[in-house]
Amino acid sequence: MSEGEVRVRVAPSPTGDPHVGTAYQALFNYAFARGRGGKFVLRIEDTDRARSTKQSEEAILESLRWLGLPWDEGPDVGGPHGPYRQSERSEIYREHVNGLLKAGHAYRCFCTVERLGEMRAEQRAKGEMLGYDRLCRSVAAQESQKRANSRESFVVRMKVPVEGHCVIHDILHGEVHKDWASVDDQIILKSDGFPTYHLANVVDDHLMGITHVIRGEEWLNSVPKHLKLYEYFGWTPPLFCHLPLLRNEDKSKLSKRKNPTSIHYYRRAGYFPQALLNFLGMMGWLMPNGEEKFTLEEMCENLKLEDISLGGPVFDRQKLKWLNARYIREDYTDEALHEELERWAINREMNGRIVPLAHMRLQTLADWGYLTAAFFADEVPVNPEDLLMKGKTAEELAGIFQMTIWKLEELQDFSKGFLEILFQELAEKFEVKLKQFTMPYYVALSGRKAWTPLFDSMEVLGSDMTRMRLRRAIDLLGGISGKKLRKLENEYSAMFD
RNA sequence: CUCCCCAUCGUCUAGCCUGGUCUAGGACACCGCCCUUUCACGGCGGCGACACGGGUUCAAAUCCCGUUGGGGAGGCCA
Repeated sequence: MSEGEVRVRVAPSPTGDPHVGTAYQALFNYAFARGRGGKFVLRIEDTDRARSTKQSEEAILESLRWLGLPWDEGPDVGGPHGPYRQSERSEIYREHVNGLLKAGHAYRCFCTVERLGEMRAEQRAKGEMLGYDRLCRSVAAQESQKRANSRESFVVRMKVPVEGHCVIHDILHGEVHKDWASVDDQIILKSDGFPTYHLANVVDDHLMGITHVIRGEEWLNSVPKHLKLYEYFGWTPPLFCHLPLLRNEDKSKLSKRKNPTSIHYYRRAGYFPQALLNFLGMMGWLMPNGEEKFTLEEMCENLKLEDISLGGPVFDRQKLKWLNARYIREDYTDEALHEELERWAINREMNGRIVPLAHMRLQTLADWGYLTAAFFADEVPVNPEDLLMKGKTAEELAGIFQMTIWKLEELQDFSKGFLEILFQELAEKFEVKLKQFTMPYYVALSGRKAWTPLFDSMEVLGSDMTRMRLRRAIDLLGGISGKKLRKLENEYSAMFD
């Protein structure tokens, strides 16, 4: 690593679907690194052992590859600062935590989750600041050691100043001031021995020689903790640049409830990676010449972090669609588009999956187009009046669809067999015969009352497209209010836990 | 509730740093007209914003303060 070389990273957490927000962060990091002749590192932050999955990690890597954002160092390609998967760096974190413990910059906390919960409830009731009350700070070193030796469960917290003032320098936000009193003693090592984000991120960014931390604004509040850790370790912190958060139509942080957020969805829905990238690049930034259609290369050449605007951009799918259309019109001959369609879905492989489902349902070959159209579509036209389940109101059906989506999100293997088992379970729970239960799903997923067999078809459609269409069906049924949603979540956990 | 961030058309944004050239420019969406066997594309036009209130100044979208609004964070999630 030569002096002055730019090194940036994207550090996704492999929990769930590959998120467009990850792509957004990756894009700006990548473009900045490329434009400055630097290196772009991919690091997997899988310290949450309960939620991280290998499957999700693979999906993220695959999605970034599809988008055309290759990394110079990462878990798959290796590099001089590996391993690039945090779950494989436990030893490194443990050493650093021990160093902090020894130097008195951190301490063991033996408080139970129950006590912490009560404490928070009390603070909330009193309208106080929410945060750890530092009870265990006063546990003497000897006693702390003794309790740890006797295998009492503990976490490690960093010491944060009780008073004073912290100044953050951010490339986009300038100076940000924060009182230490508004920051509590953050847990840096969990009781399972894994570090939390704060510790792992600081240690890794330093060890991996990261020069610029470009990430979402949601992290701005925790920079003081990070700075304090850099100070404790005696390291020079990197430069920080906090990007605005992508937003839903109602300006809240982009979420899968209100928008398709999975990169897989956009791929399945027939968007070009270069168009999606271009669109994300347009969120908060514009080419100096004002041109809205630009290549990744052009973005790399022209991106200046200081030019990014701070207002949270709404992810407007309509404009994405328009942009994608420009790519189709301007960058493809008929011949090239034909090839692109084949690459997408109009191919032997796809037909091979559908033919067995359609076979007995075709009276003539010409029935094919109408019968299978839903497999080659983004949204399908649904008549809300056809969205009915015997014995259930529209509102109840919306709730059932929502719980189905949650179940599908948990499904490890989106294939016919598992789907069948799942739907049998659902039908039973809601006390509806399977046949009656599945009926509205045909409508929601295909726009038709009669279609190819449901579970096979869902498998072909894929998890993301299936969930998107169910979500749209919920909207068609009148949507689910926030209050109703919370109630639903409770019912859901009561029903399935 | 506490802290932090943000604030130009419905949306993405230009302009703001270096006040005057801004009766605020472009794009998406919407509406109308033209092109056209339909639609789409394309062309032309329309609708449409400096959140509000104070300052500073000869002059403020641009600088300062306050208010309001929005967002984020406050997890043994990241």
